[in-house]
Amino acid sequence: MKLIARGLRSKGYRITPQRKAIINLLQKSIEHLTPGDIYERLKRSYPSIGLVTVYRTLDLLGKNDLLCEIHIEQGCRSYHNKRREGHHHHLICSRCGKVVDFAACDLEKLQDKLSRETGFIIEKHLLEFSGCCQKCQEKIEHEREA
Amino acid sequence: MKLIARGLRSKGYRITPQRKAIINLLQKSIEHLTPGDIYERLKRSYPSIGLVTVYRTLDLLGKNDLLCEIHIEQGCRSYHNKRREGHHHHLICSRCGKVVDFAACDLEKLQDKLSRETGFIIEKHLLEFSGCCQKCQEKIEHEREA
DNA sequence: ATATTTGCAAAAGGTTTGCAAGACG
DNA sequence: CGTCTTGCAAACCTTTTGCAAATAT
Repeated sequence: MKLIARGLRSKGYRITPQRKAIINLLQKSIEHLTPGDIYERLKRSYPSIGLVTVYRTLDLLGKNDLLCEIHIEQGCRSYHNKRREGHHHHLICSRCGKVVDFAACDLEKLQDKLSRETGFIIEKHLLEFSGCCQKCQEKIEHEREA
Repeated sequence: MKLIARGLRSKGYRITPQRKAIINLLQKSIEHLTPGDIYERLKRSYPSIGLVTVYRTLDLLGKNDLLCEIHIEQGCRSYHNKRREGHHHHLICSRCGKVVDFAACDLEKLQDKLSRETGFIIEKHLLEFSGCCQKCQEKIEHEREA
């Protein structure tokens, strides 16, 4: 709390009761929370808080690297042709959206270690690389020259 | 195309021009496409197609493991308190949402290999494990006994 | 004192559902 | 033919925006 508040203040943002409440809730939550979750929970003890404030606070904290974003399945809908059977992952160009498949991921050791240390039964993993593909690199180069 | 159509037919689903068009578009696309993208592109050559059909077809293909889902940043909003500075990842319980941080990811070798083979400049990666945490395993055990 | 922040209302997106008409097999 | 599938319209849910009032510093 102190740390995050300091982080905000140092960048000229104000510490409001709403922001404190949101930060406190995130601090004490074991689970990840959507904006709607946060709003619902805070309303119990803070009925006047607005959902819009929750959205704006999360954006602010996120942009200032003061919280973690979790990728949940719902809501991330983009699709690609399946070109390969079995286990594989994707490398995606963040500029043009090009998708390259790759199979090797070799996360078994890490997965076993995590499972042992946490007691989780691990069912799946999400692994994606993103960056800039060769064509887009060339385009950027040409744009710079022009 | 043939393969996917066969996959659908074998499960008793019908091959319609709309489904063909969606599958064809995905087949020839290098980039990943959202439902909206697909709708926009198909409308040019197939003005009567409906966005609802696109959604339903993608659901159908997805449930039958006939395409790949790509995780994009927008739309996956769930948040968690930042408990650790620097590079780390998350292990998430798909039942209760509990989040555990871990630091080791050791993907540099894989990343270098991919970069070399594809010409991509890789800027970041997304790695998440999910499964069932210890408490939820116990709950499931108790539910079974009851 | 004043620039930031809040909450409301409304707009804007994206996704889902009910239903009658149409089409695949 | 019968059943599955489509497209429309409307409902739904989530997220964003404009603006006046409230508030942190």
